Amino acid sequence: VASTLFKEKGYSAVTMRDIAKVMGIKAASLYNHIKNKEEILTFIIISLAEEFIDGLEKIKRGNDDCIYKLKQIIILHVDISSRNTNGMASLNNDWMHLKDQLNHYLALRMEYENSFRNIISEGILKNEIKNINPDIMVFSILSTLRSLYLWVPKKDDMEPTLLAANLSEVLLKGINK
Amino acid sequence: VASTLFKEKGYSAVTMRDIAKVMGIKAASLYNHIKNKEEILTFIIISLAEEFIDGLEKIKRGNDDCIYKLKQIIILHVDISSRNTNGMASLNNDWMHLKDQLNHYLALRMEYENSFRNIISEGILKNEIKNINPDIMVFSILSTLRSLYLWVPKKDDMEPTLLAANLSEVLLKGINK
DNA sequence: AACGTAAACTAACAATCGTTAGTTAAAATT
DNA sequence: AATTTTAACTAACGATTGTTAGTTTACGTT
Repeated sequence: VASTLFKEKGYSAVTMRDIAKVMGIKAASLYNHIKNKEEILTFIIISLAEEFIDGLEKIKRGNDDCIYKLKQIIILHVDISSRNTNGMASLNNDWMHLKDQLNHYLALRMEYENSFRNIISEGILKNEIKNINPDIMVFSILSTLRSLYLWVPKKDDMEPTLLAANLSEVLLKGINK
Repeated sequence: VASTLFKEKGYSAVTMRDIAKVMGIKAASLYNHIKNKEEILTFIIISLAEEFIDGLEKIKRGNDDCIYKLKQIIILHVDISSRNTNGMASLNNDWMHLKDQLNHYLALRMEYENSFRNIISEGILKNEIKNINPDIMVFSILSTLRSLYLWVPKKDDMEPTLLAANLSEVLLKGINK
């Protein structure tokens, strides 16, 4: 319930009373289950961040070429985003309201982006990928993948497998005929 | 000042006292200049949204091929985002907190996305663009362009012209060699 | 020099915020 | 059947929220 409301209005605009009302209980009752509001946000964000880290770790270990690794990353994002459209909103937009775990989150994010960039850079060295500033390619692809949570719910008739395939085509080979 | 803080913490988490403190005045003094908090957000968002609409309108009127129009759209986003990195955060993340002008904003956004999709669809018909679901291409490109506000400040040494050129290459022709 | 206005100030308001304390009813365990 | 635990409740707290009222200060215009 919390992640649904966080997606609609953002963490700061959602009150404990809002969450409780949707659940059909009083706000005070929430504290039988959680320590405080921040704990809800922390759980949503950190568990998703770790899911991404774990997924990327497996992809890195594989002995595949870089283009194939990127395709697997795209599948990873489509998969996690499809199963967590609400939580992904907090991961993208509300991480700055973390307190205890803010540094942990920032470390995970930096680790993820560095691994992503390394795959691109390796692809350039191996002549699989164009020799353009890797930061631009990381930014471009990751921006699209990070926005999936907004888009997947509007296309829930589209199979995740097909979406990932189409996205791979567009992101890796472009739209120009 | 407001848009800077809105970018850092989001509209809801920024108080009138926060804004006033950075300005070196008291919160009550703000009301000599503005009607209320919402008016600040409305101004930031609507003026930016209209700048995008106007820019796209000019591009549509041109008698160019679709690929060239898309390149102009990329330049438009790089330009506006570079000059308004703070305001773009509100446009992307805080529009749901509009009240009076919420419907106006939603209408502008739908108009923009429809025009964007029409350019893509026309490109498919003219055989300039691959025959893939246009929604996916619109989503993919627009997601990257909408995230520029996060990325441009980190690369303020990079010239907007060069950034737009590199982005065009990546978004239109892909990264695969 | 007198006046009018723009823009700051202090003080306070009603509403709402996250959260705690203490209590009660139901459910699970002994 | 007795007891412990889980999870709801009411009531309230201190802090903070956006905003208003009334006042003071500085400055440009007459």
